[in-house]
Amino acid sequence: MSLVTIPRGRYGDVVSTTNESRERLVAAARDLYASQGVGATSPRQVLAASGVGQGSLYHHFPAKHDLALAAVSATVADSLAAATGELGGDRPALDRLRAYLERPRDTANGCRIGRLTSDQTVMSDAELAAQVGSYFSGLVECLTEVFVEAGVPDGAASDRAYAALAIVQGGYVLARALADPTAMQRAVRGFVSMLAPAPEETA
Amino acid sequence: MSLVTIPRGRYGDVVSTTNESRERLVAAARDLYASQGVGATSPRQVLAASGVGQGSLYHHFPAKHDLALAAVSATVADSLAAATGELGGDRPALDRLRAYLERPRDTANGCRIGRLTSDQTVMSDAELAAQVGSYFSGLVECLTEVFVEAGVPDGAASDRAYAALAIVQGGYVLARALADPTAMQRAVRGFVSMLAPAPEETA
DNA sequence: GTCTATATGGTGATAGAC
DNA sequence: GTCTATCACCATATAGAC
Repeated sequence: MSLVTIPRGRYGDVVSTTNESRERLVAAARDLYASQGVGATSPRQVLAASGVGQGSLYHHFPAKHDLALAAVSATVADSLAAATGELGGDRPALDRLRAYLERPRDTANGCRIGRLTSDQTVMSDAELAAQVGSYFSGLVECLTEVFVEAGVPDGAASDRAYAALAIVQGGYVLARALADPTAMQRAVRGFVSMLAPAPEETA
Repeated sequence: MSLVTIPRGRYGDVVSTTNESRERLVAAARDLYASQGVGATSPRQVLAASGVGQGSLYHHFPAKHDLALAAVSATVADSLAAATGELGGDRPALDRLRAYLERPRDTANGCRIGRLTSDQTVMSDAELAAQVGSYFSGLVECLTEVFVEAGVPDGAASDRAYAALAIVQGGYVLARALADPTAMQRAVRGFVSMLAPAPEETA
């Protein structure tokens, strides 16, 4: 976060136009979006959090839409890469699935991407809505593959992928609504317990 | 929606102070909240939709919080009553559960109450957040009872109740994100197919 | 590319007549 | 109880100097 002045090239050409301001604006926006959503985040807040001036914001991002698209796209790309990485690999498919579902999640603010489905500013913008959609369609595809690998017939595998995703997204909603982080764990446990033929039904 | 003037009592006393303005404000707010959330709904919109004047709004509801509390409380009460009614009854517990899960839902705007968990204005207000919480804790209680009736051991019944609720809430998120109403049905189908020992696994 | 004004219009609320 | 008029403030930019 240090404010180093960027050295320019010898002949005046911009050598590594790091666009520090731009990156800091996007980083600040991503954080604020995660905790407040897009619509509730004002340019002022982004400016204050990033420490850059007003002119810089409107230089890099002509309108709020442009900043939002940059920030949301980056978050979608990161999250999707992390999830698909986690769901791929060499271990048995059901192990990977369980690991994904049971991974600890910060439920304090809900899913960074899932919560955007309730954000008017996002859903009424075709490009932003498409980003949100691409995240979930990517996950559906990946999870369907996992269920197929686990031996579930093709038709049912897709349904179970939707169900698994819904468990996580619904888990966020319940945890937030009940102000109880364990709600996510309970939902996941309830689902996972139905996956296997149950060794012994907790008699 | 007709604008009938209310007849007053013979002696000037207000007979059935229907508070038409108040009721119309709450009804308009409920509709707008359902489609845009609370934070994104302005007094102007409520006034325009209800047809009453600005003074009336601030007479009945000194601040935005008061209108929101009235509207959200009413929606929570209605939805909870409908759901518990649906989940109670004489049919076999699993039938009632399936009927609840498979009931057609309007996914266009997400869950009227669940979506409020992403609404900054709601979640940062203790009273509003408590309303949202009471809806879900009521449903958890009701669904747990259903699973117990269905023969699931006490400990596991609670987890499955959370899972069932998560399926519905997550189904709304997926349907919105993917702009595909069938996403909810797929998630529910995936979950329901795991409830029974599966007569024949769609071979 | 970055900054400091400045502008427009809506939000949330108040004042005071009827 | 209901209305119209008005207000201070902030969101979302734009202008133009440096």
